[in-house]
Amino acid sequence: MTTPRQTRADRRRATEARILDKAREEFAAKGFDRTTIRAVAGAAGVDPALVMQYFGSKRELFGRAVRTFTAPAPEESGAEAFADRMLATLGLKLGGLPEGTLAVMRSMLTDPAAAGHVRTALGRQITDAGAAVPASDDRELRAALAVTTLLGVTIGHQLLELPALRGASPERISALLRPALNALAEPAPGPETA
Amino acid sequence: MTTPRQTRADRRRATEARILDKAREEFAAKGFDRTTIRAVAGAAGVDPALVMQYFGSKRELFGRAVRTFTAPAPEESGAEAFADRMLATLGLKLGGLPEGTLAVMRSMLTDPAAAGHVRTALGRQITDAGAAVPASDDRELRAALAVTTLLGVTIGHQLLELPALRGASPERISALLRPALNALAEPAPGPETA
DNA sequence: GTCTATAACATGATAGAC
DNA sequence: GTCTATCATGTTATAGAC
Repeated sequence: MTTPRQTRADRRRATEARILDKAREEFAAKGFDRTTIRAVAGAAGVDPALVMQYFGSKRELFGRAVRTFTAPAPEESGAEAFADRMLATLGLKLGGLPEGTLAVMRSMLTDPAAAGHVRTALGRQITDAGAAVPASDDRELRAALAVTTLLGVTIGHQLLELPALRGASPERISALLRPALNALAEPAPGPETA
Repeated sequence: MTTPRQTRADRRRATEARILDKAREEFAAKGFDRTTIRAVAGAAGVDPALVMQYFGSKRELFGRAVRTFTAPAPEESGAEAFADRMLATLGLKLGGLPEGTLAVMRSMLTDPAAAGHVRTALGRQITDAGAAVPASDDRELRAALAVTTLLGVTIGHQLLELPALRGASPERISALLRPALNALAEPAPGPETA
């Protein structure tokens, strides 16, 4: 009675996790504005007031729900080629993109907070990618173009669902993109410098 | 008295144009959801009810406001190189993008109607670009990747305002992007086929 | 601790006075 | 023709019953 099995604040964490899960889905599908606390609560099978009780505000819920937005690239091999490094992340981008990432991406054009998240996340990706660009003083710009290229393809595929992209396998897309990314990374079109 | 100078239904068209102009700005800046009839009316200096009187609904206003969304590429020269063709449109994309286009782009991830507009517009761009890709059976896919590449760069520059891109001139961006687009267009990496 | 009821507010849209 | 006043709805957030 003083210390029951596991049903003290442990069950709370279970429902909290369920709410966060459904919120992530909803935010990913409809964006921040069109997602309602009511809908999230309904999907999670709880009362709307409970969601507020747990998270305080809709924005806080959003922030908590998209904190899957971390550590997508724990790469160690710094000697890898630039394009491979980029395309390694694209593979999982075209397949199962984390729902938290989807949620932030869908809201990034209309919600300033989401835009900020994406801006810093892409900034980090750009500096990481820039480290793999050979030399030159515009390595950051090259990296930024490579990252935004992948961003555009991901948006077209995942959010816009362009038929021309949906019909292609990730492998083919990667294969076609590799030379383009290499062209972005190579300052001089030397014939053989590998 | 029966036929005054020009102030019959001609002044109406003037205010209507002013409303459309302010609506376009507002939609471009905040997207469909966060744009209110009241704000548009306030910016145009008219009563909110008048906006409804003229356009019937918010969505109708949106549709009318973004009908600048036409004919961006009246190119005749079909013999032009693929990359040049693409980059010609990028020049004005990075500089002054039409506000109607901005409005649709900003809403495309959260508003299904806007997404539909963009999907068809990009589809048209893809088929147009595909006609300039040399041969191969995956020309449409290549064209789609080129178009989404430019889409990503445009989003990163114009909507997300990534520092790494804002600091670069359109000319440098174009120069760096050209080899990448060429790599997308060329099925075989032949040394000299021009 | 959980939920019912409701407050407080903003929105798109409508009806009717001027 | 133009605008004031209002409706109906949907939202986040709060207070209080169980």
